[in-house]
Amino acid sequence: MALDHAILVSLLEKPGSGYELARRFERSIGYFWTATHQQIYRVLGRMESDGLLAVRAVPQEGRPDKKEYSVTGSGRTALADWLHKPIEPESLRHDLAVKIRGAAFDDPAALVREVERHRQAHRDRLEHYLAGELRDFTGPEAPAPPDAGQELQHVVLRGGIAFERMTIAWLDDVLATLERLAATGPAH
Amino acid sequence: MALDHAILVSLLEKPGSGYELARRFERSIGYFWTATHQQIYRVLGRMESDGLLAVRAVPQEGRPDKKEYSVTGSGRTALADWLHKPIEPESLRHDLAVKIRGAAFDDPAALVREVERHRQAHRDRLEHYLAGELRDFTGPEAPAPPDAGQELQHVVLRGGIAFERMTIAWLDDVLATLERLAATGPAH
DNA sequence: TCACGCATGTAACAAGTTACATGATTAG
DNA sequence: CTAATCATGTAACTTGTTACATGCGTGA
Repeated sequence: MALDHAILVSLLEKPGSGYELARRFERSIGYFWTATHQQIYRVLGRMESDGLLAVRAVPQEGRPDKKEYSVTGSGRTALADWLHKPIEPESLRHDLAVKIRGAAFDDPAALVREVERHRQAHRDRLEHYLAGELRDFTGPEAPAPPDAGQELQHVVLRGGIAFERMTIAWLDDVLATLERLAATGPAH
Repeated sequence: MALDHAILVSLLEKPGSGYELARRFERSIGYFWTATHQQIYRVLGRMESDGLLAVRAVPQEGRPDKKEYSVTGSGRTALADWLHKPIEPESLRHDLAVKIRGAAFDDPAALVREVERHRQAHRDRLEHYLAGELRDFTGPEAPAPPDAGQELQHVVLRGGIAFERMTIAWLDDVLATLERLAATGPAH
């Protein structure tokens, strides 16, 4: 359901092809929603046949044509309808937490490397977000004054940054806990 | 995939029926994984026919029998295999963030109530988690000293608490941003 | 009597993942 | 020549959601 709306928002921000959308879902929009190109093409096709999107073939030099999608009036209405309808607050869904609780029935120490790997991945993502924030919002190249769209994109990015910082701190807590368990009560 | 493993962990912590599992997925396990009873019954059936779980009919007074599931040796092995295999770090998937970016194409002020509602839901969840922490881990009723399983459950709960606190702080940031936009540049 | 909690499920559908498949251009 | 990037898709499968369906006991 929300993939449709994420696509509408992204195409309102800037029209583009399925391929371009897939790449946006690896960065900006991907801060809070992920989707693969297979999923995107499928949904684009459906939304176009439902009249929410319009397509335009854009010829390119030396490259295959791309289909540039843009939002129709009816697409804009569909987005507005959704925006005015309340949604359920999110819950976490965290595989690693399942592993951590599962470690009680295995060797907790064996999980240290996995947790460290995740910590590093979140560190990398944080760096990436901070670089994007500097580039687009807080650096000298950033547009001043920002418009409403940019303010809103920025506050969403700050959410991503806060999430990564929180996760890194929590993983430090997890590592400390695992080390404490290894020191005081080694598994069988 | 991970629902299977979450069920294995939960049944290792304590055997139980599909109904009981569904309720655990609304509390403890639900801190980091959600599932409805329909999903759980379907997966329990599959796991049992795969030999990962064993069933035992438990007659009850005045109530329909319940099927108590427990983990078999082969289920334990399946869990251990998964624990030793690396998994991908999670990404956020946040509908509300889609709405916030979408507000640029609608009225940002109209989103204030929705964000406040989410903030309240996260406040409630935080209170609930903190009460659980006091009851099970830090209060006078808590077992001392805790065993490895309890330490691990506690660190996962601390993750849930950190997530809720971070989310509440971020939603405050979102509200401040929305109010700033309403004050300085009202949407047409 | 009516709602709620306990207890179990089926069916239909929507969403997400993984594997397969093609074909051009460009940079090394 | 090889790998990467651009560009688009199909097919099969697994997960997750929503709606429907049943039936007993207990407390208001």
